[in-house]
Amino acid sequence: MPPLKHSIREKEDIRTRILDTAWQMVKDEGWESLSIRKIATAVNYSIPVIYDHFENKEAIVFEFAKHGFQLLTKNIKKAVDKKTDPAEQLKSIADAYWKFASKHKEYYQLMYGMGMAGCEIEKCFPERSAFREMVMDPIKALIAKGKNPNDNPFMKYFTFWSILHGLISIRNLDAKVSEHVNKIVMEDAITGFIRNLE
Amino acid sequence: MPPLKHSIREKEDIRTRILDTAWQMVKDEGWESLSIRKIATAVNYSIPVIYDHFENKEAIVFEFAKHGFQLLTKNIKKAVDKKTDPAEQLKSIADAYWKFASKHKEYYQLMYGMGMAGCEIEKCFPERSAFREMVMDPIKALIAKGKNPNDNPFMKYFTFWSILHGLISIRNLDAKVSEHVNKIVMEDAITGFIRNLE
DNA sequence: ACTTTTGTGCTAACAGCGTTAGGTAATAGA
DNA sequence: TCTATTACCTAACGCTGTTAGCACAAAAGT
Repeated sequence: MPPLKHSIREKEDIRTRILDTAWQMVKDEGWESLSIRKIATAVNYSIPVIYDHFENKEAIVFEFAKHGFQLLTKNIKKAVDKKTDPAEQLKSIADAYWKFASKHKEYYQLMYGMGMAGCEIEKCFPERSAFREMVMDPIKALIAKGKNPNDNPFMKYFTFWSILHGLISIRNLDAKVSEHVNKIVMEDAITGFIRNLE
Repeated sequence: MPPLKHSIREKEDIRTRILDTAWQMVKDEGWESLSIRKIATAVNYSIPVIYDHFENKEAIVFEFAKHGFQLLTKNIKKAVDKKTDPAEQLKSIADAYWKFASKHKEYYQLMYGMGMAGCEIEKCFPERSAFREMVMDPIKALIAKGKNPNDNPFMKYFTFWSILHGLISIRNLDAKVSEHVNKIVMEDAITGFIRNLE
């Protein structure tokens, strides 16, 4: 049995294996049934070994939240860069946000649905500021060109985000609403939002 | 010690005491820390007694969800009845919905934030249909009078609700946004929504 | 070569959870 | 008086997250 000192490589390997295994479990059975004990069994170690790599369960979950915000940010960035016209950029952002929430339901649920408890948000997830900036930039541009130059960009950003989040979380709540209808409603709402800015 | 047969009155008294106690615990410490064991201790009974009155923990929680939907429905009804003009009715509804979510955060979190698990929604909470009807009626009226008579009322209802829910749940997420700002944004968004209908 | 330290991983436990099986004691009806 | 019913409890099962403490092998120090 191997008390050969682990190289940094090997230590990180275990860490990665823990995260990969946990993520698989989340995708298979949802967040609710994720447990340290099951992870330990799955990676073939005893429970305390998990605690050598993560302070507690929340730290594991937090790691996934970070991944989620990074992925979302990356997608939004790509969406913005695809267009130059601010109105088009907003539509593109909405589209990317919607796609992200549809494709990565587990991430979305974690990021915005589960408290992410003690972490009062902005400090531990700098990506959220990046997101805000990426959305606010085209909004500011539209306000500047539009006929209501006194509109508050932050409030408009807040509205924009709320529309998206509301649609998505109600879709995930109400099985009755199909993905397709949801998308149409989203596009309609965003179009209206943009029209009100111009 | 009292194996005097309980009257129906007395049985219901215990049930009520369980619910009252549990509700107090939720308001004091949140849903997370609500536990059958603590309820039992608080009402001065052993654990199995709780199970004489409720099938399981979910049944207790479900009871609160019912209360929540009933209260919301009552408030919305009152809000509609206060006005006759459909546009005014919609504003009034939005206001009542927003007030409900602010005043009864625990209810709102339970009703729309926590899975309410197996219960795929409409069947066990008929109030949700009532809510939908109360919102859709003025929307239909506006569409009929407006210049887009082909607008789909259900989709518009869905949009209306999403805006409200999005604003509320993001406010509860992001401590940075004040109640006041939130309300302003809400009114702005709803005004825009109504304008698009007319 | 011998001891000591370090590192690795384990077993076993604590405290909490929801839930249930099974028992005790007192009253009500025969 | 004997039995059935009622009210209620203790104790357990199996599941959580978390931690104390031990065993043992490799490496380092002497």
